[in-house]
Amino acid sequence: MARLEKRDEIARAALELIAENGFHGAPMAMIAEKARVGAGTIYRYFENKDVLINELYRDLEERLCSVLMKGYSPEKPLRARFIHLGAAVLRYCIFNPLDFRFLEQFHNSPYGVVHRRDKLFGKTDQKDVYRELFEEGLAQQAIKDLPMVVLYALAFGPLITVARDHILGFVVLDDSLIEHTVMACWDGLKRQA
Amino acid sequence: MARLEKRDEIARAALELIAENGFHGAPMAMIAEKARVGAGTIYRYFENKDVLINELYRDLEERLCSVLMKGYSPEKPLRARFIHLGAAVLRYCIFNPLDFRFLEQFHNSPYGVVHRRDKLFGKTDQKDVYRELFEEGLAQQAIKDLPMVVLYALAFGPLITVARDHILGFVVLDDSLIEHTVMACWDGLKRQA
DNA sequence: ATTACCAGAATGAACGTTCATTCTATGTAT
DNA sequence: ATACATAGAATGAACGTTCATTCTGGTAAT
Repeated sequence: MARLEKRDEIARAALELIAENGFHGAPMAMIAEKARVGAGTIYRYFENKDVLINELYRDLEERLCSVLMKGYSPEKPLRARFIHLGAAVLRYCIFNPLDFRFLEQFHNSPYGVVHRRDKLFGKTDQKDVYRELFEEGLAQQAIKDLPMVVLYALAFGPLITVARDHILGFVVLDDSLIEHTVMACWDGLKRQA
Repeated sequence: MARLEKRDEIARAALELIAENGFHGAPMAMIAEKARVGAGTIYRYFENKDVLINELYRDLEERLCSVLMKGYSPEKPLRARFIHLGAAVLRYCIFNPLDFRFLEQFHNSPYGVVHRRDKLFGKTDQKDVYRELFEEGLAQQAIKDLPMVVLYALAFGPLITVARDHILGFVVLDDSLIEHTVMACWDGLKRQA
């Protein structure tokens, strides 16, 4: 059963290198060295580099999703739910900077574009907690009547930007600042009185 | 005098390829082919690929800045000025998708991080119209009392996200939607009543 | 004749991937 | 208990390709 352990070593090494140096700064040889295995060994666990990267992403998405849903209660008011989710996302990114940097690399690459297209236009119809939240908000006229994509942008755009800036050391996000940032995002989304 | 023309051909070809395929999808040989010059010729105009990329960026930043300032009047109210700038940024990105894609590639690379660090912490102290706007807004308590970096994130995060989504075809931004998106960003920034 | 310039072949470094070989752990025979 | 046999995991040198950069030979202008 050391098999899973070794797979994990390789995955961790790859994630770390890609997060720090980008896809092209993480050659297979370097991943192998960091994972303390032979270069060829990687191919016993992952068909090729593309597959490795996509599996890293899937694992990560799953982890992030489970964190988001922890303590999420669909009965609470819209705003409270939004702030719960936003703060959770931000906290996850800040405390798992390698994960965040990897996600960014992924999203800013052809892999990410394909993935996002699939997500937006059917294909994978896994229920998306954010989408549900927005649809509910639209229905009860609590948030602005804008296309779903724009709502996503208003919610996530600032969060991703500040998360990056925190990790790069351009700002220090403490609990209070996280809260206030997410509340500001909500102000952007909600219908103004 | 064809010298400048040829430099321009090379620059345009490089920008186009990098915008479409990323830094690693734009080998020098391909740039040369697209510019209809020999591979070695590029090195008569740019010392190496790094220099080429950085000069592309400087040129682009200058162009964008001049577009932003066109029709900008510092006498108008804060909100009107913010919306003018935001809409101008968004329109530029949409109508110059290659420029936008290049900027994204740049910002999501080590080049961009260095550049941003210099910009935030002294080094280059060129006056920044957005910074001035935010400082004025803070002074007259019109916008939220948050760190400058967070204000940037609230203003630009959504704009960059929707610009990318428009270019990828995930949404169609017309004049009205541009306006409403920028107004929503302002709602995020401004102090709520 | 001399100079300036250029195209494209040449170069060497670095990459992802393959594969012949070595190692290891477990089963079998004595 | 010990010696041997074997399946399959692990290895890293080697391959083919691709890249940025340099070199070379030739063309056009003066």
